[in-house]
Amino acid sequence: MADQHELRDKGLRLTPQRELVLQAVRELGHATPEEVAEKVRTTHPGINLSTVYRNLETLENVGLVQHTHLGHGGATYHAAEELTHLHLVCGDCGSVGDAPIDVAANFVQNLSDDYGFRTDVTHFAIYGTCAACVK
Amino acid sequence: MADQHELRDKGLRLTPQRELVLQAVRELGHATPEEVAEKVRTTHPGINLSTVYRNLETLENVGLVQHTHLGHGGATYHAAEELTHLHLVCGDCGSVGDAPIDVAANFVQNLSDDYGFRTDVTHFAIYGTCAACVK
DNA sequence: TTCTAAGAAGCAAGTAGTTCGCAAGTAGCG
DNA sequence: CGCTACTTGCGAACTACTTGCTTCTTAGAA
Repeated sequence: MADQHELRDKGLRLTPQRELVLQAVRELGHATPEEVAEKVRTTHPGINLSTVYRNLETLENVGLVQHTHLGHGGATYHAAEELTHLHLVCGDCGSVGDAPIDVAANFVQNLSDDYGFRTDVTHFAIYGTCAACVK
Repeated sequence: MADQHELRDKGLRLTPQRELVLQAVRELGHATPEEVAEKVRTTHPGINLSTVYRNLETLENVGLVQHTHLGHGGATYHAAEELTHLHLVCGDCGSVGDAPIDVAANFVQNLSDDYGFRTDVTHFAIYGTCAACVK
């Protein structure tokens, strides 16, 4: 796996913790820092929570992961390459659905045309009521 | 002012604190619980933070105020009657701009048509880069 | 007007999530 | 191999809320 190059190329040191954090984010799809820590502990029990936080921040700075706000307090992290969908959070049942970015394309365009605002639709969840709960 | 009726009509008791919290939210436009508390303290110094939180929650339950997530941790409260715009948060400069709900109309329609998802666009901020920072 | 029960306020302690400071450890360059 | 800067671990500090409990107040009834 090219993780070594990936991290080194970004000017980061290659530490087991850092590799494991990145790997955990990729395997989990989306996860809170604590979920990442838990995952990492399966292979590296001693890892500290603050190490996880610091690495998530570092990895975010170099663009390998990104975080999204799903509400309920905690941020959720994703591998950058998976950030091709937005999140539909249901206020009733709390489920998180996905939708391709395309559905927001003309919304983004509107904001750009009318306000010069360049939107990152994936950063915040879209809140509402899911199909199941609407019934 | 008809605050008395407003609150009583919803089945709520009319307490000075409650009135002041509602008034503060209205005057501030959008504000965090702490900003509300600060505002209320200008006329009612002894008010407790937990009272503010409980009242915001109560007022939200009866539909007089609503909260929005602008990121950075804290929720922001609005008077319900002002919730006709969405929030454009700039990740660079941190400014919060407004845009009428209309710009999201067809986005909301898309989600409804394709996913049966009923969207509340005002609940989460829209994240991106504002016109000034794009330059 | 006075009584009283449900509700609300105040206070203090508790919790979750995240950050910080510092000493010890280690990757990577020469 | 050895040095230096970057990292880690760990505990304490912080921020943003939440909860439990006691006291006080509102609003309807007597």
